[in-house]
Amino acid sequence: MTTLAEENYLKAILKISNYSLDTVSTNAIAKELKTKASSVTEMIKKLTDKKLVNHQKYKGVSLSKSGYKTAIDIVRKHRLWECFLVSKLKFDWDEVHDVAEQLEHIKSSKLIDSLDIFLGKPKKDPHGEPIPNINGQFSKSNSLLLSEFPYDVSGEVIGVTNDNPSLLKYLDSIKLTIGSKVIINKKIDFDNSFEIVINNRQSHISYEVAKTLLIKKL
Amino acid sequence: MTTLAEENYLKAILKISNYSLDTVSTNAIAKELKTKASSVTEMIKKLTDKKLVNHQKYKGVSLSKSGYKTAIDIVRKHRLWECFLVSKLKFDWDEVHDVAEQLEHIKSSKLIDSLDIFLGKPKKDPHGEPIPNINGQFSKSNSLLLSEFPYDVSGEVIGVTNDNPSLLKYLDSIKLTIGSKVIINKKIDFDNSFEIVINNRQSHISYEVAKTLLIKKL
DNA sequence: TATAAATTTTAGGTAAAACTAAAAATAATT
DNA sequence: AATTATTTTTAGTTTTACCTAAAATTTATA
Repeated sequence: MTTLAEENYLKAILKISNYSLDTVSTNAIAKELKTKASSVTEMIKKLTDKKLVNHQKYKGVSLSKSGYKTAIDIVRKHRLWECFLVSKLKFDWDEVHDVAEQLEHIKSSKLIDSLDIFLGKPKKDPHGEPIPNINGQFSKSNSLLLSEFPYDVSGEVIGVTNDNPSLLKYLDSIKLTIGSKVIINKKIDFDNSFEIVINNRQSHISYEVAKTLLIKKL
Repeated sequence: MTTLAEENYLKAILKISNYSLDTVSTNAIAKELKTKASSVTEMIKKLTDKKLVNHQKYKGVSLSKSGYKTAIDIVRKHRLWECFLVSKLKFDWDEVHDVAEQLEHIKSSKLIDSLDIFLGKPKKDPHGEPIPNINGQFSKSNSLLLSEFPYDVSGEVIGVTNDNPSLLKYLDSIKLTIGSKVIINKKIDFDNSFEIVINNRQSHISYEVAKTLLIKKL
């Protein structure tokens, strides 16, 4: 049985590895979970003991087969609950994340499979992300909102989900346009804004703006 | 903000006090939560610091006004989720408890109030228990299933929810009939059965039987 | 390639929530 | 009322998941 903390680590590794079995660094996990590298090292030990990840000292971690399945199941739960909140409880699509973050840890396969059927086995969540099926299979998405993008991963702007002229003029002025290369360095908790690198130049954008940008991992 | 452990203590106190502000004993809480009296004492300290309970050394605890509201809100969540599981996800009424036990700790007032509306503001859960409304008000129930009854509390049998003749013959044989006085001493985890006192005589019944009996608190 | 910089790990500590064992207070019984 | 029994609290440990500071390793740079 996995603990809440363990599940959050598995989820972070899955996200940073771009939903693969690729190796990720201790530091990247620490940044993603807003914790310290030393804490990550300790948790990695526990996950290694449970055979959920593979790890060689100083060389980074990768998900094992069972760690991958566990992480995908959490993503499945997260996205199905988001669907429920939007389609049944009339939440706006930008209000669902924090609640789904809690609901994704509820342990009951009967619950999630019944919910899946109740919702009509949706293929995408309210943000357009694919929902893994009961066997963990899903169509790879090639885009994420910048506001949901992992830390320290190179991405390319592939779209803007809002055509407000003042927004587009602003994006132009900071050279954040289709094809730009972006990396998130840091999130400022106070206002949810982001420190980012746009084509190798340090910059800063608000949460509202980050939410409108579709990014493809490079 | 209350932790999961704190919420479970508040819920236990509410249950033992029969949904009142009455004082309950450290030992009763320990038994209800299957923990040790010393653990209870420590947690009571934390709850006292947070002004969720009132406590005088060696004299028992009672819920404060805010502790009572917090506990009632958890009951509201528990019962609404049970309704959801049965009416929307087609769970049987005896499959819902463990999942609702997890869901009741999800923190989002928007979530629970939307769920309430989605379900049509039900007044009773699948077991017939009243559901507190958004202000914490509810019609007092005067019965509980013996299987849900708190430990070490005197109750009186007021009904049997199953008229299987072999069951009724059996109940007669162990003198467990309408009007009998019962107290639960212990639950045996292995088979969920109960050690109980029937009219001051020690006895033992299975979970299946305990589930059929409606008990009124004395 | 030697040195500096960055990353990762180890070592030692803290807080929450449980535990056991023993002490203190209250309740029950002779 | 004195003794015994029960209940409750205190004191000292354990586990999980975090922390800081320092050591070890790897990567980058001069």
